[in-house]
Amino acid sequence: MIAVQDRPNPSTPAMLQALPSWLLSQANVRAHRLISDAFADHAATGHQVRVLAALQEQGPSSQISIGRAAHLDRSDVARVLDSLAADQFIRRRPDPSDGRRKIVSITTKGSRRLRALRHVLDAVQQELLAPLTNQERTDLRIILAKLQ
Amino acid sequence: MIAVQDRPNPSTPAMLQALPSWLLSQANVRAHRLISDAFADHAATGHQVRVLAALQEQGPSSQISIGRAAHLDRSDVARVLDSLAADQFIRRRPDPSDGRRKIVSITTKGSRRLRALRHVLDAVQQELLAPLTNQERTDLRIILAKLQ
DNA sequence: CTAATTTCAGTCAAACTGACATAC
DNA sequence: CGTATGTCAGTTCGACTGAAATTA
Repeated sequence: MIAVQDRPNPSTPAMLQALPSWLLSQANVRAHRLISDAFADHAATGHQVRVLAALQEQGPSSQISIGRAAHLDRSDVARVLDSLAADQFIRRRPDPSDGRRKIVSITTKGSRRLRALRHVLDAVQQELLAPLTNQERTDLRIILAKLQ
Repeated sequence: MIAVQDRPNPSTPAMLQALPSWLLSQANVRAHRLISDAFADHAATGHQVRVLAALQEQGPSSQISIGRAAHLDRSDVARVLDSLAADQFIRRRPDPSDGRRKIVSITTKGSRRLRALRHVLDAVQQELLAPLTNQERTDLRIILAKLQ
């Protein structure tokens, strides 16, 4: 005898399924799981990639500028740079023209690191988008870009 | 004189922009910001809504069943239920037919709470989707559903 | 015995806040 | 003076882990 609702497949509440924000968060959960599984082997985090990518593309930068590019708070930038510096992926030098700033550069080792992680990320994208047609992949890009 | 890359608009690295997972996470960041701003006035969290919605739709349930419906780990279910019980939004009773289980029910007060939070969420969806056409909103739903 | 359910005490990543020292 | 930068300590939310206690 079953007194309470506890039958086989309690499905996701319709109220949640109707919310775009819910669908977004659940798709993001899946993406995040794929990424952190893939990054586990490399002891990497999303923050690290974002900072390395910013440095690679815009060259030596102040921390505040890294934060703007990588969408990170400056306190998080400081923390991530500490971890990246410990592995010599980046270098911090005082800015001679502004005593408040530090000039952060990516090292050769850091560039190699970024390249490796980008390959990991590319593989994850394939897995993530597997259920979609090419048209849907294109649509998804366009729509998500509009939501930023 | 500007010695380092630190000009006006350090834009998001192209490498990140090319990653669907990045676009997904940033869109989700925006959605999450809108929601937590809106929920701040109500001292509510996403976990609470998810549990209340599951209880509302499937009726009295074991905690494990709530976890399946709300996509929550059972440890998180226990924690969220503690907070919901403190405000009498839910009630926990032992299951007479299975000593391991508790039967959780939503209270009248909890149903009112859920209704209020759903209105908040509906308003957030409008704000979130504002940049999209109707066709894009439809496409987004379909595509995100496929990514679950 | 094993398996299922709940609870507890954590970890971890990510986004964020407030305060401080320093330098512009 | 006020503002910008970097640093530090801490919070919050969300996803998750491991272990204990109880009971089926």
